[in-house]
Amino acid sequence: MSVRSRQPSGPEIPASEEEVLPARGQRKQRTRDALIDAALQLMNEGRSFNSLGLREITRVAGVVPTSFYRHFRDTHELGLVLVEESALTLRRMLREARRAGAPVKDMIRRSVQVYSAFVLANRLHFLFIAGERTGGSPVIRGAIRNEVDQFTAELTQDLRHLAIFPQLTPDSLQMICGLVVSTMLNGATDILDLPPDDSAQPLEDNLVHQLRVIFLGAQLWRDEIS
Amino acid sequence: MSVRSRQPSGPEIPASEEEVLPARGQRKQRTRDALIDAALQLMNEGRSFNSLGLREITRVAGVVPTSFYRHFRDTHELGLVLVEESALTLRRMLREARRAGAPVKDMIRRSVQVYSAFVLANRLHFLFIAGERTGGSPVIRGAIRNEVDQFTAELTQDLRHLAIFPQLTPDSLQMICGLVVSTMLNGATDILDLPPDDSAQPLEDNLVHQLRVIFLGAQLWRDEIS
DNA sequence: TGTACATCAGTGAACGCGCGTTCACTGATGTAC
DNA sequence: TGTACATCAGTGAACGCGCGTTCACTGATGTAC
Repeated sequence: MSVRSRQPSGPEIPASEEEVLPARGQRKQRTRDALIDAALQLMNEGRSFNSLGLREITRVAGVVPTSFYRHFRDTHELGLVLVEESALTLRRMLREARRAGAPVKDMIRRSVQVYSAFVLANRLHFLFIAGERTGGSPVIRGAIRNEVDQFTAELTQDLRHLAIFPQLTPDSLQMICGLVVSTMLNGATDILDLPPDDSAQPLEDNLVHQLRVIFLGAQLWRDEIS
Repeated sequence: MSVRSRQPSGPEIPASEEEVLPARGQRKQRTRDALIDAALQLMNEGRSFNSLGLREITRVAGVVPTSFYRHFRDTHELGLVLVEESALTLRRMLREARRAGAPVKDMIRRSVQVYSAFVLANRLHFLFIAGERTGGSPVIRGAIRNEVDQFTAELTQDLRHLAIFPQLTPDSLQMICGLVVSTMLNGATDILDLPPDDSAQPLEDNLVHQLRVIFLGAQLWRDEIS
């Protein structure tokens, strides 16, 4: 379930994915995961990453404060790891969407449904990205921006290969994908802010409509009018 | 220059706007302003509001920590005042845009230019809104969301009266205005993140293009396809 | 107008607390022979 | 296989520090008479 069950590159023949690390390494990894999860957990309670304390994180993780330093130089470094990890989730989403293929008919609605489910299933990572994308410390914000830009570039490539907007120049397609991505991230924020028992349906509908407007506009776009 | 030079409602005949308050009230107001400015100033250095300390704010404001309590119950309350104040700036922008009239030709480009200048001239308020809109504490985030929703509703009214999209239902127009507003707030974040000497021109161009795509799509939008 | 009193914005000392970080340690796990 | 040593994740005490908040105060400003 966690992206963190992956093993570091090494010369061993990977066995059951739990046996790959020596016992000590395994337990270290588990503590490290506990620290990362503790930070995400605290953010899930409405806190911003910036405001988390080292002692607070270790307390939730169930280890002694000094133990933190065996894994990260400081909380800032943990933040950058969270960026990487969340970016992996983004890329995973794109990969799955790619695998699902492109039934052009009703593509937007299907994509939004998949997206909404993905956001909810990976709540903590999206909470982190959506929350720190604008509010976090400059360095973390910059790191997130890089990842989102990369994500946008990948989406642009995908859309180019699908040839849905054959008349668009690469630059225009990129501009439009930027609009799509920021609209979807905005939608993620809204979905995550929902009270637990509310249906996401109205928000999904709204997101579908907004994306349809964008795609309608993109079909009409001609670069000479820019 | 500051929105805070306004006076409280009272029975007095307003004089030069500085004479309205008795001397003591004037000085209290000035300290209050200094506290608010100190918080904004600290955020301008890359901090998120959440992470600001009471003592830190009073230090920058040049008063003793305990003085803070003469003006706000806690930093949280100051945050809500900042929301109000920033919302006033948003409304002021809309009012000025309205006053400037609507030369339909090249309306988007002109609006973006005005907007960009407004963002830079009110850097601190936009920094606050853009940064805390997603990253802040739940209460402040909710307050900002309310103000932005209200702003969107006003923009919707304006666009309805301009009758640019006569075929759109009120709901559809609102949906599109939501898209426009979130795109513009995203643009504000980008503009504010620019290194001091960079030109905002490329970002303005990008924003113009994105809004054109949206408006193109809005012109094609028919509600039966929703 | 002058005087005596009330108001209250800002002061400064003091408090208890949790913070991040250091350090020497322990003891289970890993390695060499 | 067995033994002796090395590694190192996690521990626990200790530190100095800045935090938010309380309290009694001061002295300029405002008000009543």
